[in-house]
Amino acid sequence: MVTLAEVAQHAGVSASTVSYVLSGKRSISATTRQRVEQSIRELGYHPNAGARALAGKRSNIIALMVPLRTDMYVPVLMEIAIAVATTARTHGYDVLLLTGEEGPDAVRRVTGSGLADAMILMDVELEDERLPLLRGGGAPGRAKSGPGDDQPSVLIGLPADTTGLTCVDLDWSATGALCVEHLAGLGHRDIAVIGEAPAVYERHTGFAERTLDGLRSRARETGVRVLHRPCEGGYDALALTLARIFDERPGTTGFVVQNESAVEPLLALLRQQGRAVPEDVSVVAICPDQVAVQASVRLTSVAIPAQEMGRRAVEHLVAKLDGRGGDEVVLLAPELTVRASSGPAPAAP
Amino acid sequence: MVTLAEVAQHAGVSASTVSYVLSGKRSISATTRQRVEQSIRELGYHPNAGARALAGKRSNIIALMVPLRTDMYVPVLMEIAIAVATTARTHGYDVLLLTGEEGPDAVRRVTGSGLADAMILMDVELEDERLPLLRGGGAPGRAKSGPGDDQPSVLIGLPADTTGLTCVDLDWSATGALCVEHLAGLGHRDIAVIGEAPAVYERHTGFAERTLDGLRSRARETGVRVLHRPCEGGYDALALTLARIFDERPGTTGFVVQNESAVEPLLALLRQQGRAVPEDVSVVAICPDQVAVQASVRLTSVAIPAQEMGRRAVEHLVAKLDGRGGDEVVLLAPELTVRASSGPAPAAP
DNA sequence: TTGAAAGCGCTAACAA
DNA sequence: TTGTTAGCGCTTTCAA
Repeated sequence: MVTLAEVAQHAGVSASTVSYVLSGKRSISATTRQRVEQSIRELGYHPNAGARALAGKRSNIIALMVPLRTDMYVPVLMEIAIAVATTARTHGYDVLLLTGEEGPDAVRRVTGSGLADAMILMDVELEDERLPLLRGGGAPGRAKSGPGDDQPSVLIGLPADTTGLTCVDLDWSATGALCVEHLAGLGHRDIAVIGEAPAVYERHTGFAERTLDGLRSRARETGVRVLHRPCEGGYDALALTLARIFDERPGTTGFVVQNESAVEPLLALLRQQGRAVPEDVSVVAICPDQVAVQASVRLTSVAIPAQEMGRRAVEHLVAKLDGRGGDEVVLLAPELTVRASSGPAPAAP
Repeated sequence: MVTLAEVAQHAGVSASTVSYVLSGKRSISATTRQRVEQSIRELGYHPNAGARALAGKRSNIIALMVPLRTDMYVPVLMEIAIAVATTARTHGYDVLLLTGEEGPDAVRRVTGSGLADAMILMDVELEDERLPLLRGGGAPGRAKSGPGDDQPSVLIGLPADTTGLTCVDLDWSATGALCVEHLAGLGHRDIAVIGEAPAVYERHTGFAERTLDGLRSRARETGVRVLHRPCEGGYDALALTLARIFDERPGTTGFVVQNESAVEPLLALLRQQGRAVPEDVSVVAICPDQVAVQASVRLTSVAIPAQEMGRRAVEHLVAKLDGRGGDEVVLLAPELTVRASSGPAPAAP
């Protein structure tokens, strides 16, 4: 293994000079810098991560906690994770992958050991046990144990109380509103919402409820009726749900789907029932663009900006670590893309 | 931050005693051990990762390289990654998430900096540029730079030349054979294989070709005809592929699908054409169980054992790090589960 | 613009 | 069974 001392000797300078060439924390004459860089290349030197962390008090590692079982669609999780990893690298950080399994202990372990300088949590629940450990000094009624004791962190998703936390998420409420707006604008008056599995709502995962809120309040404003039905994925579950919807509201002409595994079954069943999309019914999905594009009917959809979420999370975290920027809730504006699954409401019979 | 020295003082012992209590590398009297453990708990001590890595020459971190763009189905990747992370934790290791983006440089960086003790590579290509850096001493024509210089590693997937490498993978060839065997056993004589996108084959990613080999050789043995067609995912592409298949081999009664995004389109199109599954045609999929179960027809399938692959990879790596076990190719035996999509071939007209 | 030297917190000889 | 101590490789004062 090549050490800094060896590089220094090879270049005929002191160790500190090599260190400063690497960190850029003091000015170095062009000639020494070149000699040092030359030696680094020749010897194939890589600074030792442990020694760096020990002496520099920063590991240059960001911990990313991904949930084991989740309400999110797996490809979205993966895309976020990858965006986190690549963005982190552009800022000189590596990413440590933690699973939700360890729970709050993982937070303590990572914080206490200095393994990571900061952490990103995905799929936070409304009342998450890990949050007390992460809240900044702003939270009332909590004594800070000391400066530097709390781990800078960013959540992807919104808990119930965001005091003293930084969060990045899609603006789900605006997303819901946008879907209704689109359908209402096309003249639809009876809209059905096919949602996530009931368990998702019961667990009070924020995004599902927020979407619904947005959906309903815009529905009120536009004078549209909304019928919401949670739904497990798959054909059988959807067949039942769909039957109940048309039973209760035969005049339904618009669908909003927020459940990737219900998308294809919905299209298939509508087809089977002889309801043409978008002539008879319109469908708007809340899903990654890839799903919208690959469906049997190209779907009008609001995209889930996975990459953007990962990127923004890292950027906020890096800003915190650099002493810039503090707690903040970042809501990404939803964007609706019109494709082939939505059109004017059919004239009333 | 609590240090080992503080714990030692609090417990009234020396630093080394605390260290040995933690590592268990020498015998400690029950009473001192208890006092130390008590102090550790009271003070909330966590050993500093950097210092440990520096002094102990091991970071207790395993690097996991996941591909950016991949031929694998994303949920499978994710499942493997999570299995790697959880298994690693049970062995006292954390996982560093690297993306394929950096390529061989990431290997050098991690090796050189001592950031990780070992690495796991997913989705290796047949001729992968990272492999030369990972091959053990066994490879002829390559001088080892020195002992301990090569990173212990495990690949998930098989490259063309496995000399000096440890690999874990599903036995794709046996998987292909198993599919044919099942269909042949049911009396099918004309089988079509709907494969991955052409790009996958062109890139010579091992698994696709191996599956085909297994498929074909067993077909020869059982006197079955096999027609292979690569296929992009989605409805349009599949519609074309399917038309060409029935055009060329009107008597086709069995399908093997190795492409998650072709599964549902295939079922929909067959239905649309009035071909009943499994009465008129049988379908066997190579996909995760979840996909097989959630499809509109519960699919007879060979599972992709994602968790098992992740777990085994870590276990082999840990064995290597502990000086046990060397290079080895581990092929997991495929298992076929019969569900509702396969049945006896229809009597010839 | 550069060098010398004191740690960072831990592990592992070496001693007792 | 326990303590003492010399580093591990780097960062960062302090001095020149």
